[in-house]
Amino acid sequence: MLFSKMFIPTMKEDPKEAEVISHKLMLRAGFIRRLSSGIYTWLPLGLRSLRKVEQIIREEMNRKGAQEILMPLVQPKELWVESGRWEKYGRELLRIIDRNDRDLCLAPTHEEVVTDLVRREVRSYKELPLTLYQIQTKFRDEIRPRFGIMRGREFTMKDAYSFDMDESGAEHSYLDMYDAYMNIFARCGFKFRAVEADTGQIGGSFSHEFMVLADTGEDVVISCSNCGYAANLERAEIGFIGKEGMQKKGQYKRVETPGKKKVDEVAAFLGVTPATLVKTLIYNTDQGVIGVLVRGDREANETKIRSLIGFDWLELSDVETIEKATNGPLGFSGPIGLDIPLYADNDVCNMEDFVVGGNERDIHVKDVNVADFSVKGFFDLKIAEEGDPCPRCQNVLMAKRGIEVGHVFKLGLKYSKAMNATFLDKNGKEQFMVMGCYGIGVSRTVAAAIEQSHDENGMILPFALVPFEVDILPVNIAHEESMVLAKEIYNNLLDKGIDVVLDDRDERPGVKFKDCDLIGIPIRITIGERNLKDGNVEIKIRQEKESLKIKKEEVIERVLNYVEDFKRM
RNA sequence: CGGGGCGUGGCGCAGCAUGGUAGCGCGCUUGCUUUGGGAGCAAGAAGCCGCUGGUUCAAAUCCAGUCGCCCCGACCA
Repeated sequence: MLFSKMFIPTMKEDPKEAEVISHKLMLRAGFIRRLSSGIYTWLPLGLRSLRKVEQIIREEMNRKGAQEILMPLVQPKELWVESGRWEKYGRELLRIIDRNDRDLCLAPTHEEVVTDLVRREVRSYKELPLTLYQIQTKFRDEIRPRFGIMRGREFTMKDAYSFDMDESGAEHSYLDMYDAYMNIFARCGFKFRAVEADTGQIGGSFSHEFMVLADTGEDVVISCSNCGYAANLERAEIGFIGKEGMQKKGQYKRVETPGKKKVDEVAAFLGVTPATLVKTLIYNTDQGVIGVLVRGDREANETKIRSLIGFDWLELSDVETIEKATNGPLGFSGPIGLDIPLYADNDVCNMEDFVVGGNERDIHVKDVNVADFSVKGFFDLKIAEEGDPCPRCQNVLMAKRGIEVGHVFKLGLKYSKAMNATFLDKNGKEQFMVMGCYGIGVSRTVAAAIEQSHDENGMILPFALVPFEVDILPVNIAHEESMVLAKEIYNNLLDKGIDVVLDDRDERPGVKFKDCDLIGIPIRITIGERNLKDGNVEIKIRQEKESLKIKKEEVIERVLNYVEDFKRM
């Protein structure tokens, strides 16, 4: 391509609308333009990157035997009523009405349509397993679109759905997709982790999120450097070694703590550290009011409480409930003498002579020990932090920020039951299909790549995703010899199948250098009058500081070598 | 939806407390000079000051409403 003929509107200054780096750079480098909140047009450069991601995905999905289809964006209400999601999905589902007053919606996902398709067409176990996928536009009327492409309302997603005749088949399909995802993100050149994710109501261990590691990520990934354990923060377990028999009892003393409610206030007032306190959190749950005990310097993890103890829902209690349950005001709750079920975090089991609330205004109790009250048991109930022990190997856990670009999930019978997707097994017996769904945020993947890799001059996209691999930059297009050579190299590289752009614009060299860096073209060939006198051109790699002067005859070979190196990384 | 902020040539902003001529930088057009890291000189084009209503002799500026966008929280690829 000739740069002068391409639509690449770059910007020197940061646009006001952008906050995060990927958003700024995508606007500045001419990858995207905003049409409306959370809705973007992809310009030629951005689209080239997007297509590269799509292509990698297609290849890896096809390799696993998944088959590409394309389902409608506009869908009838009836299917969504059938799955129960017309009601449940909430405002995020954009509903529209056609000229005949029929209710429709813009698809945020395609479980309904794909399940409907398969239940109509697949009757026999002989046609299973089946995995279908598509790369398509989704619309989710997000509460708050932000960060440009990262959380748009309209976005490109690859979604795949597997249908199996039984659990073990479904697990096999799941592992295939997991494997495909590992390949896809590795090929994209990411530093990433597959982490165990919360499975919500469905339960089980069959949900993984694929997180691109980046300091600006919205999610936190907890991982072990030793054994490979990795989990989303909301699910991350913590290793624990309990001490033996703490038998102290009855030595506690009530102390006045006037007006001190918060852990820090109480600790400071009593001259101890927050870690010597145990806080008592009162929750409303579907099984009544409960108390959760957590060491003063740590936070309770509601997701873990929910799943470990088996509540359908829980939320922190309001003031009235606390007063009724503890006979004391907010801020002074404690386990001693409470007759609601108490669940303690593991930490508490190892603590000695700690401080708790007195269930009475301005009173706390110190020198308390575990034997002074009774709990349902000790569990892993707190939010993991860097430095905590790994649940698998007791090594130290690390916390990193990540961007979720993919999610694999075993659905089980959820949709096949709701929508009656059945087949006849070998014995002629009707069975529900066992399903799985697997998503990749394709457009987000491009943004994540930039977020993970950039510098003060612009993008440094992974080689597999770059819009162009080589930029040929003649310093002065009026210099005939430069241009002749530039075109020769250009045509030569094109013939070799390299994505090459020739910056033939009549601009000052500085402008062309800056644009090349901003877009992050990995290999730059600079052709200048001075070097050319000695038969030399210059070659520079985007992420390296120094450039290399080489004989013009060697350019093609050098470029091809670099490309090979990049592809191997 | 709750909280905060912003709408002025294509982009980034000033002007607004105290109403009266719409301004700066970048970009754009033309010419000349320049040609290794966002050039210099000269001449130009381009704005319904988000929109609607009000106050006033007079509104970018004051008042009311409205629309849009961005940021912080609850949701998610």
